[in-house]
Amino acid sequence: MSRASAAQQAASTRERILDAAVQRFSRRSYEETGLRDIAADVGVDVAYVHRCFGSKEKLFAEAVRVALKADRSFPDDSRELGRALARQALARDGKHSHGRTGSLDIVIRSLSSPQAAAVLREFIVADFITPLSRHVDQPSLRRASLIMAFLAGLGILRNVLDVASLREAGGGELEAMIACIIQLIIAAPASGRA
Amino acid sequence: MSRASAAQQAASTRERILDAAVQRFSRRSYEETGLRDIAADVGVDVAYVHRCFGSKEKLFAEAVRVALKADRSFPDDSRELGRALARQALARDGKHSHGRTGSLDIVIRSLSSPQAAAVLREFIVADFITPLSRHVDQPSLRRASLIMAFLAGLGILRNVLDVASLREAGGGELEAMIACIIQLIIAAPASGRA
DNA sequence: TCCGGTAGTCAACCGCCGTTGATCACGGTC
DNA sequence: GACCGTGATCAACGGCGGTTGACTACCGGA
Repeated sequence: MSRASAAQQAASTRERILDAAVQRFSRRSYEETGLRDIAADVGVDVAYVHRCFGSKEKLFAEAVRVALKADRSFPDDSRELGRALARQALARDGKHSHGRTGSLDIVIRSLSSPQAAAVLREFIVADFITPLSRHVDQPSLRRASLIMAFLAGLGILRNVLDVASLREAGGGELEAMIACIIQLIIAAPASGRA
Repeated sequence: MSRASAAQQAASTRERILDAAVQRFSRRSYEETGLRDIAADVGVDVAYVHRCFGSKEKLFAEAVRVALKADRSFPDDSRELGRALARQALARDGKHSHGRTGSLDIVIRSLSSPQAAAVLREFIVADFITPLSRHVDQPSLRRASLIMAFLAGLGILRNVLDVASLREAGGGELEAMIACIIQLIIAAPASGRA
């Protein structure tokens, strides 16, 4: 194996491990997910997984980063923000059983672990709340955090608890309502006076 | 020890174990919480905890039931709903270190377990969303679910992820803002048009 | 043909945790 | 005082899971 192709091979395997990790961590909690499971998915020994990423925690951190890399573009016009975020939040229903999981699933599944929580906080604040805060009127971390809270709760009630009344019945009514609420949060008076 | 007082003693110990379990499960996930920890809190042997409740899983189930027993009352005037819910949502800061945890914490911590998720959905829908839906204008399960989603997400970002910008800085500004947003959700047009 | 480096494996370690069965301590009963 | 039911303990088992270090297989280069 040439030097180049060896490195290429290693990179490829590493990526496949990372993919498997994202899938696993998205469906089960941090503690429930074993390195042996991930290794088995790829057809590799456990030790190699560990060797590649240093520790389970580091693998998890990287998996979170990868999983959340996809969708994070906010429209320039803040009046469109609600609709864009609502669409992102609901965009995972069709292929729920056999396809990729939603990018927020991994966040939701791994809330339980304090180590995971720390990683998640850093990431959510740095890569979601902060950028988002620059797209709302009256730029405010708190306002962005409240929007994030709404989206996170939505994801949990829908994807984890599977609450019936939050299933989209078709016609986009739910999406429209969510979009509307986000716009309301964006515009809510900072003083709290309604 | 008389038969009666022996039984009384056993019941008391059992209750203390249950209390400790609620506290533990509220702060850490199901997997992270060890029977040994709970036993140590009460000053009892691990084996006795197991003996009392049959298994860790059964203890957890009972702990969830106990933790969620706290009765929830909503104000009659729907204009006060936002403020009341906001107060409940934030009402656990002062005694964060040594006091009781919020009743929803155990819900949040145990989201990862699929068995727990089913129990939780039943409870949340029956004991929170449905009653709440009767207190909003234009009674609607969906609207109540969206409020619940906001509160759940808020709990997670605050209590689990500990996002700084959602910490109350004093003066009740956060509470006021949350109350305001809930009122906005209550009044948000069903069509989604803003 | 031998060397060296690197992808990937193997086997074992170690600590944690739920679970189990034997056992103790003690107070009421006869 | 002997017996016994019961609250509570003790020590150990068995398995799981992350981690570790030695080892193999393979390939390009000298």
